[in-house]
Amino acid sequence: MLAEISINITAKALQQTFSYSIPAGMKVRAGSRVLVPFGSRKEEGIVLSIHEDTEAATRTFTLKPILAVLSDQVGFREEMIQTALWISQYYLCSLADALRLFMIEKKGISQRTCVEAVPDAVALDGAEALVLDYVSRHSHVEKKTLEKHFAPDVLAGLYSRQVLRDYLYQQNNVADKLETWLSFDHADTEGTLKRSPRQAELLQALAQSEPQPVSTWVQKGYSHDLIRHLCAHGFARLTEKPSRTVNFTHALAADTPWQLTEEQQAAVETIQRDQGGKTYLLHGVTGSGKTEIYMKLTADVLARGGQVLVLVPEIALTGQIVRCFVRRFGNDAVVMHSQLSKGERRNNWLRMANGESHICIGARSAVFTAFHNLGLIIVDEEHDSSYKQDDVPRYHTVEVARRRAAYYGCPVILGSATPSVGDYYKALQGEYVLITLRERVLHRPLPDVAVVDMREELARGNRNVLSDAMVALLTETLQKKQQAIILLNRRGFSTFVMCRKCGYVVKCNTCDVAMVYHKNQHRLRCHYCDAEKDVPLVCPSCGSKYIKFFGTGTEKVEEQLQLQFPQARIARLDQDTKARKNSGDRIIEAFRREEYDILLGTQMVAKGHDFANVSAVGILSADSLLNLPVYWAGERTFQLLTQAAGRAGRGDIPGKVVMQTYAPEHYVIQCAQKQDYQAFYEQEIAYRQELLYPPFHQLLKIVIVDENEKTLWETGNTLALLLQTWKKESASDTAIIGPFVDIIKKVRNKYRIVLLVKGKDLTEAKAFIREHAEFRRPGVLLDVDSAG
DNA sequence: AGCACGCCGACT
DNA sequence: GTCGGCGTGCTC
Repeated sequence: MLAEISINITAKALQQTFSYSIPAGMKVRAGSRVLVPFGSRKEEGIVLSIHEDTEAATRTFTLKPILAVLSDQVGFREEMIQTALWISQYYLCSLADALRLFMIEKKGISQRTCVEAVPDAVALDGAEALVLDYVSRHSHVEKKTLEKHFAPDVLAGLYSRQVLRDYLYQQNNVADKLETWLSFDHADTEGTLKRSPRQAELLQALAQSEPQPVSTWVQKGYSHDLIRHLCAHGFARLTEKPSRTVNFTHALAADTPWQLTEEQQAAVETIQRDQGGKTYLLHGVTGSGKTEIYMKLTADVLARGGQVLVLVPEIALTGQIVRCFVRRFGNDAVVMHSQLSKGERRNNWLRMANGESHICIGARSAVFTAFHNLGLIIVDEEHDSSYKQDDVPRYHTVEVARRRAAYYGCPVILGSATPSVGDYYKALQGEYVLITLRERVLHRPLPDVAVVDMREELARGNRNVLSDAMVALLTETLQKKQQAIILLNRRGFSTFVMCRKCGYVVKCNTCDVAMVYHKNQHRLRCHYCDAEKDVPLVCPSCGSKYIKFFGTGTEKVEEQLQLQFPQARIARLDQDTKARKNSGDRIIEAFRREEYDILLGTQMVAKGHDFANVSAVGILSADSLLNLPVYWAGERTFQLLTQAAGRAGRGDIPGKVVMQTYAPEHYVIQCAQKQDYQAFYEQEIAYRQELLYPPFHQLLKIVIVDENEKTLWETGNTLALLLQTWKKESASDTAIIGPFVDIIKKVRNKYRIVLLVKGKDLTEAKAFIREHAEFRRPGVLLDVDSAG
């Protein structure tokens, strides 16, 4: 039998699988992670399938055997291999890249240069003897560690006399963790242990209990030596077993399920009747109780012994939904978050793979967990942009989830107050089942949203970032001892530095973007490559001293607020404070405990959190995203505004929102003001249809990056020509647009151009791209279903 | 991706 | 002579 193997190396050029023979007696199955000889080296391979050798007669190469199986516990199920194959086809990435998504370690082996002593090595002096002693007492001594411990001249002497030599060691990163168990064999009928009372006592205890790991007996005070003696007599036996996993998640104080409303009950029943695994789009305004529906259905699946995957946006991992699930199902759930160590992640992965835990909660990457018996996938806030991975492979979590659910025949629930336009369209077309929740729990009213036209504000002479209405709302909120959230989509203090005399704008040295002034460190920073610069005192271009700060970021607003409301306690949450204070959780939690009055920040303040005492939300620049030259600008803005407004009035107090904008007549702003998804959707879908944007046409974005502007355009034109020729020959109605300069011309010293492929069905275009090596050149990035 | 192989220029 | 620059092509 032969094994068809994908080599786990991230080479774009290597789009091929390899056959290996399976040595007799080696336990290899489809999905195994194995060590194979590959050219002159050894690499990790993933067994895709096992098949008869039918081509022995015509083979032009000699088969090599698999060297070893790296792990019995960690590997791939058939379903995972099929999903990885689909990902590599659909998203135009290498199979190895797709397979790696399912791995916690990414590489099953790491190569390291180690040192060994030749047999019968002789040391010339004491220093050499120390080295040889060290090498003989440790296994696989790395060359680097040896160089750290010993003098270079001593080592050089040993090398030159060929007493020490290098070898390449493949360290197994996925080796099965084993544990030694102690079990009873037979009783001491002849009184051998008369003079060993402790051994007799242990044997007695063993006879009366189920087998247990040695470690538990050691904890009870029996030494390793004692246990070894008992086994030496043959009364007990030691056996190696795979290590047990532990559950890190513990249920908090139990809570009782809510009584479902009629509407919620109907939604639950619709999904309970699912046959064959459909996708359900659960559209419910904020506060309509989607979480209760998730939990009811989860409880159903658990009762049947199935598993549930709950996906939440990155930012919401410490949020309300996760807390609700842990409170109700804690000891049966694992939470996959970014703070976990590799070991904890592996532990949780194994618990799901073996069916020891039944709920997995996590962000985007949790969609690649192994399952035992998957019964339901829930994707909360399904519209969230963090579900689309923005580096290779650029998969979309919802698509992967649907793919995996299809193998298990289980339903997928996509929940959102502001569904993505594409998904809502699919629901209306009947591809998904649409379930709408119209009521808010306890009939809490939607917040009252006021739109402020900043042009009028300016005409009245208010040049402040905060409109009069915003100041009034904040004053009122602070007076009532309630809390406010303020959203501004720009961090830093000023967004650019410009010379008033000649118009020169300070740009990053390696990127084509204006640098942002950060007042805290009094430095200019590039938000694309994090480069820093001093603030120039005079204009670097014309020497004038009229070089000033323009634009407003969160830092400046923080300062303004503090000036205007000196008594208010203000917290700022953006990427800068998030990194500095060891993740934003602490800020969020402090705000929840009402240690702050105002929470000011970028879009991360708008998502997922539920604060009972927040009655006011201020949106400082509602149209900042709207002007981006991308088809989804309107959708993203509507979602952000609606989500932000939804933060107001979650408790018993009614919410008030002030939205500042320069485009109050824009349909996105108007619909967001009325919290009217339906009206927004109708306008947005009409616009998409007219301009043939998704979901009517698919979009494939090819980004080309190169340090050299000339070769960059050469590559771009070559690829465009290839596609144009293909289009002509295949008579496809696919549009090839570009190449044109990217929104940002240069990032980290690399110029960027874009080539767009747009068409009703890109299956054939993608097949063409897959077959041509030109599209696999370094610097060519393929983004399928691009969100940019 | 790595690594061997190979074909040219510089130099103990 | 031969050491080493990196272009090319192969890996079951």
